[in-house]
Amino acid sequence: MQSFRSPIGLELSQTARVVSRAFDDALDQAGGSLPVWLILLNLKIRRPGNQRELAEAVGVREATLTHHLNALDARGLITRRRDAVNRRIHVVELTQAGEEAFLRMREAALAFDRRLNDGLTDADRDNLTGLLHRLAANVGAAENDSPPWAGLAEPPPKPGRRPTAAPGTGAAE
Amino acid sequence: MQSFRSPIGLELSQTARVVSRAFDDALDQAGGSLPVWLILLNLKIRRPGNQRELAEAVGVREATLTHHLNALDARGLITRRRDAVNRRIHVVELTQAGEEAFLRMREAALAFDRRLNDGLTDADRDNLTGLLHRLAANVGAAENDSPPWAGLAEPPPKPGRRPTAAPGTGAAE
DNA sequence: GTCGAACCATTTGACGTCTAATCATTAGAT
DNA sequence: ATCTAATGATTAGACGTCAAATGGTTCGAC
Repeated sequence: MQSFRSPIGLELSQTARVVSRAFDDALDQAGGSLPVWLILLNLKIRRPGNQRELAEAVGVREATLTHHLNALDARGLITRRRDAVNRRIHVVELTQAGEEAFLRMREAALAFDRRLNDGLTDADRDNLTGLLHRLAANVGAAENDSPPWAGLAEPPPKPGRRPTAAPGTGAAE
Repeated sequence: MQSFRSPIGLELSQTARVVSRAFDDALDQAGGSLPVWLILLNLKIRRPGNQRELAEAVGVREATLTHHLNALDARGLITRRRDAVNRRIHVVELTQAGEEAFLRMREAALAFDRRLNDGLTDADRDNLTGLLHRLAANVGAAENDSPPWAGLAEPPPKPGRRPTAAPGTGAAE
């Protein structure tokens, strides 16, 4: 029962910026950032058929994705080659260095997610998610129906993947 | 009770982006954007002593504020002049055109806030605000203690201000 | 076969944001 | 008085993002 409320959109914006900046700081130690982490993650767990799918999964436009892929290519973390059967498609793949960078970033992302969730119950999370979805729906957003956040967990050294965990940790922009 | 949860930081980020874009679209019709609206709003209701205060209230750095002030100056919505007693300070003031732009943007912002809050109770809003603050606290954010969102309401033609309402409508970045 | 439409990716040009460096002014110390 | 430090604002350079235009490639109709 607070008499004066800040506009909820502003609260959302400010919180998202603060959390996003903290996430970028955390990933910076591992040589990454939010979009870079999401690119590597999506290359690893799903197998995007083309860059359009990858861009959508990451949440950026194709032009922006190309930008990041150029940088990742220059750093030697990915390779791009034309698909033999459909030469319009650029097949993006992680290099060995890319795999290693992915593992480092996963550590940082998981640690951040634990920190962010400190003191929150499952009910709190469901509650928050529900409210956020209602806001998105109120401004006419199409629900992103693809939740590929499964099948990836802690084991960094061996690629033995266990079924359940919370891997893709993200932050706001 | 959903078995697979997207990381809460990612949910926050995506919702904030969607809502923010919708807000910018809404304000674009009135010739504005989120930072421009916040600048005019803060010039109108508080009386920032210097640009540092104004930048902090808007949520951008001083350099970014200068950027926007240049644009607003070029559009004839504000004026800047040196304070006579402390010539380091640029006194920023709304022109007549600036006042009119402020009123147009306020209409758009209030309409957006109504749309965003559709179907939400006061309890929902308090609930959401509380959860957002907990997330911000978990990543070590300093609570922004200045809530100047009061004393500004619907009456666009006459400056007779009523005590209670929700004026400053914001969105995410 | 050829040609137009659709598709995939990149390039171009713009904007908003940030950090770091710079310029001007004021305050404080001596 | 002068000098140094602090303060207020701007500029310079960089990055991430987007929309629109461009270059190749494939598909389908004819």
